Amino acid sequence: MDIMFPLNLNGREENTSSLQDDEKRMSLGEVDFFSDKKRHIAVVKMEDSNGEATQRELDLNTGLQLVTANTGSDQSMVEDGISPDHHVEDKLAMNELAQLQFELQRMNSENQKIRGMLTQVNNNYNALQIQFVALVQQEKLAIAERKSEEKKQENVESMVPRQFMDLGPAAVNEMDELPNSLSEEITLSGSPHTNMMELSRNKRIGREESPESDGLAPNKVPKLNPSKPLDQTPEATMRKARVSVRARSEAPMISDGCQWRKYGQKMAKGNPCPRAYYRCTMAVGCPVRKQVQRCAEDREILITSYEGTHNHPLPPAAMAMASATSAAANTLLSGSTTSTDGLMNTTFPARTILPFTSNMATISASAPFPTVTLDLTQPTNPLQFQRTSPVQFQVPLPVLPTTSMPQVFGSKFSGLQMSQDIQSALPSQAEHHQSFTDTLSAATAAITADPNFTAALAAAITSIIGGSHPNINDNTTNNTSNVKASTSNKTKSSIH
DNA sequence: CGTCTTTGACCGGCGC
DNA sequence: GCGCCGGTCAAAGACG
Repeated sequence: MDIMFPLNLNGREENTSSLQDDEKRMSLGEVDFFSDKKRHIAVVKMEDSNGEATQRELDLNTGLQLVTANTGSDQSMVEDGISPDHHVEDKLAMNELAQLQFELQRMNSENQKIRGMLTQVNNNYNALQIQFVALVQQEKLAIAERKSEEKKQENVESMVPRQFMDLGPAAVNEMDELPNSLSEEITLSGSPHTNMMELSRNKRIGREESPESDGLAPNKVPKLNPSKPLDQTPEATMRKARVSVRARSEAPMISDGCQWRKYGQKMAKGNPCPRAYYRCTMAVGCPVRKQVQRCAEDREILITSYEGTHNHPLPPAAMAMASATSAAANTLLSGSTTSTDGLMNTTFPARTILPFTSNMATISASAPFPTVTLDLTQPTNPLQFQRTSPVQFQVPLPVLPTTSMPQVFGSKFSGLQMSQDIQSALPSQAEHHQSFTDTLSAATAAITADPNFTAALAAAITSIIGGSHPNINDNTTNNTSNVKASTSNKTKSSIH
């Protein structure tokens, strides 16, 4: 997949200035240690999404003339110690030395700048790839939706709307009230890599819930109350949906626009790389957590999992990241509407209808809660299919029209605490085609704003059918100031 | 001095 | 009941 991304490495500018410097030095009769113009061409080794290393020659001045061994110029400085005019020579040498040191410093700083730029470019690339995947899939979904509609009409007699996994009648009934009653992993990936969530058989309950976040994150999983009747499917209600992003990154963490504070690190079983735990510190009591871990099989792959609901507006960068789940949302949404045979089926007819999405979506029976994984390390090749793991199954992927998305995120997501950014980005039914990208971002941001979107989407189906209009709540809890996370920590109730 | 990271302790669920 | 494991807490240290 070739994605043109706005690389702004300022390479040309740097190169130009460097050339000018070279000319200056030449005119001053200085020893030119950096005259080799060829070295201004940096060979940037990049790995594309399918893991193949490609080398691209970028005509940019990295300033990384790393050959520090004695060059001819160096020798000229060192070896001509015997000179009739020692003072002049010494002076020249000192000047050159100072010049060298200056150059060295300049290059060091440039080096760091370039590194930062590369990291940023990498992140931008990832974000764009996310959006691209989302856009492409949206189109595919729109096309396939008609076919699935036809199919639905054919089977309408025998179809009984069910949720993603057959949790029993009680669980199905709970879907309206308990949006966490799902227990599978949806993987938007053809990657064979092991998902981080599969490594972490998460059995936690929401004991970290802070008092102020209780009201802000109604989607948070309720704590397991011992007195709670068993017929409320405790294991299902304990589960949280997550959004997981796999991306190749040298950086220890993908910059997603939010501010995070590390609060823990653990060695996870089956992975030599530690798993880091972060919480969002963009607003007081923001319950959103994320886990960052490198893939055990490919350490260049960074797996970032998000969990929880932001109680503050998302910055643009975070919106881009939020787009990661739009495709998954569609997948889940559609799966909830037409899946009739239960998700444990290994194959579904819809897959033949929608090969693209099918290739990207899998269900893991091993995951204790729904996890949407966007794999940016694999090509989004519709013809390529890989199973993610032996325990994962294909998902049916009938779809809803993309036009339904704005409604989806406005009608039944009262608990989403949608930010004003999102709200403003949500178009009306009449103008939702105006800015498809904005809509998509907003919609997906809403999804990631509520990782329990699986059920929320399921609930949204009802609203779509009912044709209700978005009811967007104003977010009065916005607080984008940097807050001390420990404050929110202290407010956490120590519920046991 | 305030903020953030590190890291061992602790908690709770689950499997045996 | 016990041990394992994932996740979180919180004290101590690092850092600017």
